[in-house]
Amino acid sequence: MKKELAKAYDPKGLEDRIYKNWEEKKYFHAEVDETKKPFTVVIPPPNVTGILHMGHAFDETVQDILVRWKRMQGYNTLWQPGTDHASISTEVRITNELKEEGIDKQALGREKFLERAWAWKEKYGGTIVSQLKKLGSSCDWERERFTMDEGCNRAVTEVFVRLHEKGYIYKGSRIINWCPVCNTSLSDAEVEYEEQQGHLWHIKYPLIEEDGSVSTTRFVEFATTRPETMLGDTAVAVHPEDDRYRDIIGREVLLPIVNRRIPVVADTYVDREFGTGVVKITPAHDPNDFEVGKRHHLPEINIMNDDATINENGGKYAGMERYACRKAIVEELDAMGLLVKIEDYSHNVGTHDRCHTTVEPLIKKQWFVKMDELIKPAIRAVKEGEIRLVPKSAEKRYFNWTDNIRDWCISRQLWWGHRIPAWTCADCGEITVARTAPAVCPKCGGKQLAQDEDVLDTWFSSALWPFETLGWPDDTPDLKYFFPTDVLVTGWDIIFFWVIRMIFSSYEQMGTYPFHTVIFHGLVRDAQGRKMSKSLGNGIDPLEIIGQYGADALRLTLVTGNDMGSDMRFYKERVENSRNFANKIWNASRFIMMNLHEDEDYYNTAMPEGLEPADKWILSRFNSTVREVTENMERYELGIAVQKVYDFIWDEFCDWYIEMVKPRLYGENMETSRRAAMWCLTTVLAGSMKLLHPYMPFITEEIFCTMQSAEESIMISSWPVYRTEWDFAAEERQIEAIKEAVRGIRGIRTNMNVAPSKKVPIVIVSEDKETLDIFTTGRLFFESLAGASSSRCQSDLSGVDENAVSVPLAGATLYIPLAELVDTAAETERLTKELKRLDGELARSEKMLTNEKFLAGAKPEKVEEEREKKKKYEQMHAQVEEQLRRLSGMKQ
RNA sequence: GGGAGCAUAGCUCAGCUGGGAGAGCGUCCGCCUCACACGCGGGAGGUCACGGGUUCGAGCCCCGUUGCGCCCACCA
Repeated sequence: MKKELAKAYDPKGLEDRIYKNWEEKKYFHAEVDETKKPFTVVIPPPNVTGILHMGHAFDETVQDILVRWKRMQGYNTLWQPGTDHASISTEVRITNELKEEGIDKQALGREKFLERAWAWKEKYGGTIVSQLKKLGSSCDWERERFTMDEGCNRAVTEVFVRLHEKGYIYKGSRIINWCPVCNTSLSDAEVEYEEQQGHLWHIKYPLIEEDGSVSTTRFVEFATTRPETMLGDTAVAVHPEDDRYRDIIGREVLLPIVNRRIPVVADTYVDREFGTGVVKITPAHDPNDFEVGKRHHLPEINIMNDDATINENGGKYAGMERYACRKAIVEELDAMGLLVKIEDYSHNVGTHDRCHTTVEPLIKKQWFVKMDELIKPAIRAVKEGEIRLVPKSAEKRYFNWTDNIRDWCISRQLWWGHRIPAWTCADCGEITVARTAPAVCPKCGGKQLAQDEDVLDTWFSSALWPFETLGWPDDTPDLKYFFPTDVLVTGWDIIFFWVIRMIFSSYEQMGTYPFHTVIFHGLVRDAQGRKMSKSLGNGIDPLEIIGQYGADALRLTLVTGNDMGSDMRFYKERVENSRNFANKIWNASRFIMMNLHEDEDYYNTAMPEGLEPADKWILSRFNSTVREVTENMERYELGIAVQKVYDFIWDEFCDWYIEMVKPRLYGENMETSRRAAMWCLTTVLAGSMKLLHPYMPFITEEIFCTMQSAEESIMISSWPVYRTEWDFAAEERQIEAIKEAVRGIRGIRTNMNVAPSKKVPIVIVSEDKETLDIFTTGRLFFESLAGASSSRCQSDLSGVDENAVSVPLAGATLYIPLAELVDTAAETERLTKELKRLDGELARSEKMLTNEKFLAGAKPEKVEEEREKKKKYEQMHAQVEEQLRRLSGMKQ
């Protein structure tokens, strides 16, 4: 039965059909199998309510490439999928949805809210998963997990309790970042600094005289960007060695409006150079001031409610919104004559990375994870190379963070998430941390126990992802076999949120690191290099691209033309090129299959007799490609690897080999030759499809399965390996020489404006027997590829038209009798230019070869190579000179 | 303020350990050559940011300058 591909490449339908088949055949599913080595990757779980964006598409593509490649290499691969509950962002979206319905979250209550959230998760949670499938992701969907499912819940509780037992988790009062809109605390990593235009208000407080009266003449002046916080001032500070203020240290100033007397303290935190060298100290509303306050035992006066309105400590400003209060206070100070001036000032303001609300530093009781001990193994892992970061430059960022680690604030004042397993006794106030709700207070026996209202930071559960998804805290066979995982692929943006936390969590709980390699990739940007964002509306929907060009084209685009570590610009023209490539291989395959006779199937058959030089050349080139692609993939240089396949298929296989072989497919009485060519065509095509499969899984599957019947899927076929018996160096040189001659003839034809349909006779002259032999074997190619009507190879100029145009080749000269068409002046110019180029090359070669240091220092093969080059240049130089002589002869 | 990085063809970018400057897109010329016009063939276009240095030899190594974004910290 003759096999055929559809007439035109159309990814629509084809991709869905193939994916469905893969799923049905359970190729993605992995089971423990002690006879095979595992290769495990865990997906960075996308937000459960998210929709697929280019960042995901890139991330998943890279993972899928690695997983598919390893699977073909014979590993028992598991790509563990799942989604993240994404505490804050999910809660914000549900709250907004409620708001639109006129429902207040607080009025609804926790229980109803969570019901709603779960319903939401059920409704939208599948979207991202189905979108990942469109990309071709070979995840083991049977193992899909969710960071808030029952197993993850147990894991989270277990880890919390264990860390608490070891004293790593504590509840403490600290200045934390507070989002007044989301109404929750934030970790440092969730705060994003934005440059904002603001003002610097210069204010003065009157000094208290020795006799206790308020001075009307002496003031301390300072500047602030947040005047409203003065309500909570409990000191002003100066530098201890600042001569300007030495005399007032220890005295008091009057805090206006509030009329509180507050001390002048000396602290080295103050920068003498900045402003007046005086700082107001508000311990409850600034992290630095908090530290100063601790050192000087200053009271901490909290003046703000959780929604950033002023509380009762603000006196008459109580109830006012923070910015309204700022305005009012400035006006009042101005009226009192205490406002010195207002300057424009641009400074960085901390904002919540989810909602971009300006965060308010507040003192709060929160749960923290003590980091100083936990982080040590995470530092060691990278330092000692047990975990390799790709690219290596990621290490700097990594250590920058680990070296300046601060305790991790893990409590969030939200409802959607893992509730903190801590209970407070209503009678004695004792806090009990336990795996299950205690019946009575272990301290006083009280029966009134209330669970902590807060939930944990989303990243607390994702930090356990590599082992909780494999069954931990149970000691499952999966965990034993698939853990530790191998490679983690993720963007730069979550190196601190997630990667480091997985590393120390895994080491602490499992005693081993969660993976041996982390691959960081850049951001996908728009054509102008801007971040894709909803507000700019410049995002490109991967699904739209898939619909238009196919997932294969999208995947190829994402990994080509950029190294992975850096950001990339994404635009449709690049996808079009990928689609064109898909179309190219589709048509090349179609051509090959068209030429297969009934029941002909060369797949995995022994090399037949009668391979010609071109056949050996393409096999040899394919062989090199296999080696180069594999080497680059081992280095995770996916872009370089696939570029090699691309170049090989398009340039060498399609544009040269297929064209070279065509006459042998149609010719009479050359069955042996035809079969040899067909064997090479199918062998190289099948091999190339394998090399390409991790990158373009769908089209390669379709071609592979249509062409041969021995194997049911390319997914589970074996990765090509380099074979020494396919290494044909001599044939490679031979075909390269012929290609050069073909290009030479074509060039002359174009230059001379010879009609493409016009055939011309050619003669190749060389005194070297070996060279002549090479070109003799190329005679047919000159006819089929360069429009030669006939070709002769000979050792002298006998019978060569005096006025023929000539082309210099390596060790030979090619003559075309086109004298009547020659534009002598133009040809002279061309040859003179060529002569000049050769002069330059010769000079360089000469210089190197007479250089003793080069001869002594360089590798022997380099020197030999240079000698060969010089020889070639000398020959060509002589030929061009000869041509010029002939040309000048023609003129006369 | 600290750190790491980037500056290569009109545009977007490759170029691994130093030894003849590349791709895609665009552009120009010629082709509907029986797999493919989503194609084929042939061109044009670069003092590899600037200035020094090391080297027989530097886009690649070292120092400095300029320009551009990034990460971290954050000064009231």
